[in-house]
Amino acid sequence: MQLRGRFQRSFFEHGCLAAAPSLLGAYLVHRIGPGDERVGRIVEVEAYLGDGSDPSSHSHRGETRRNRAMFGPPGHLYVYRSYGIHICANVVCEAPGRGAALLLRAVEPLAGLAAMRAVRGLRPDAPDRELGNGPGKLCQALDIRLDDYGTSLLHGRLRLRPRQPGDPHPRVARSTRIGISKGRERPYRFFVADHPCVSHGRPS
DNA sequence: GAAATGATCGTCT
DNA sequence: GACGATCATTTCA
Repeated sequence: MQLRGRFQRSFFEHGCLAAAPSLLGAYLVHRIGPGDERVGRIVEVEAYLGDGSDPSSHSHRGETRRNRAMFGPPGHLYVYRSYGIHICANVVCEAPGRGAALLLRAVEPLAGLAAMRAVRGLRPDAPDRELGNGPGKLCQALDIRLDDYGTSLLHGRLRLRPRQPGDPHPRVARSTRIGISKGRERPYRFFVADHPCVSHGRPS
């Protein structure tokens, strides 16, 4: 796998369950164009395993046209359309061929809030937490599209940036996942405890 | 607040 | 032909 640096290695070499908490507090940075940079701090993720044991993972039944990116290199994006309407984004983790990924469920918006509000169709006085507190909302706010399928988060316009040395260490909480019908009992949802920008879906 | 509902479409069975 | 890793809105308590 073409990962460079301690950050990327620590993220993806110990399995997606181990990587999940280290994604909390990391930054998602999208340089869309001059004067349009959108940044969010990740506050909620869900792990979907790649060993075939996780019935709600899109990789569960093996590789298909749709989930091909899940089996690709770690640090790349697996994007899909949900319910025919929304877009959801995952960070591929673990080695190629495994099919493990982390679903990005919520971010705290840090930069580009005006553009996020506009594209989300929210009123100017809508609270900041409404911008990215859900997997579909997050993609809309950060302008992640199906076109970004398979692209790398380690270089390019859209990047994952590690928690910075001065950043407070997030208090990590854990629960079952949201909105799934199989594998409900698995505690694979990780989020920052008491953070206002966490999604309000109900754990299974 | 919590729960129910309809919108909408690509992918896989 | 059925089914979602969702969201916004409505309805009820």
